[in-house]
Amino acid sequence: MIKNATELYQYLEQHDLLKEKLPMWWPEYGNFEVIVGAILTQNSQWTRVEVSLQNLRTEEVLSLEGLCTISVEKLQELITPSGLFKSKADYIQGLSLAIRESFGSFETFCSEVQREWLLKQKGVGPETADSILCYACKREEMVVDAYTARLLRAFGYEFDTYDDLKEWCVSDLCTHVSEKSCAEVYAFFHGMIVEFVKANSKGKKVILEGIK
DNA sequence: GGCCAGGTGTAAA
DNA sequence: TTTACACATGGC
Repeated sequence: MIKNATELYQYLEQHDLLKEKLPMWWPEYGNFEVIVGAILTQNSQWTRVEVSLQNLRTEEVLSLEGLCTISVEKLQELITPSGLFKSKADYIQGLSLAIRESFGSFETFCSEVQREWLLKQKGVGPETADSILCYACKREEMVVDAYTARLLRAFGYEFDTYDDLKEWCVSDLCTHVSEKSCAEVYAFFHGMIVEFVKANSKGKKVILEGIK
């Protein structure tokens, strides 16, 4: 039985889930592109997000300045493959403009932004905010999601809110896993959870072997 | 053909 | 304060 986040981390670590995805699970770790990907992936599959990101790259607008100045109609067209494109186009451009307005550059944004600021931006909820902080800004911020909830449900845990789930995942982890920085531990942990659940699911059920 | 995907905003009860 | 629904595409 898994008693805490450290045990879950160590259990997942045995599976070498991310060895094909180093140095870090999220593509373009530490890059501005992560912000765009974090919004595009909302209720969408990552393979679809990659198509949209490639469209943006081809048009040379996958940058803070590019996304501030592109027409919203053109932006919608380029991100159509990821679904929910009207909302997401507004979110992406709105957030880009807000970053430019409040911080001036992606680098300043990364070093100064607070979670509360992100949560005030339209289209940025707790998961998107944490994804940006963790994978774009390399902060010590754990991301939890539907996969995390499903995995822990398979181990018998239920949580009412995003923050409750996150608190369980964070509580004891950083002090017990020391070969990486805390920021990397959180980033790695979330990545392992997603890859494990993807690889061990039948429908919405997570299949556990050798442990329960 | 229906369900689902690395959620969030909005409007009713 | 909680619940229900819309947003939209493509894979399975």
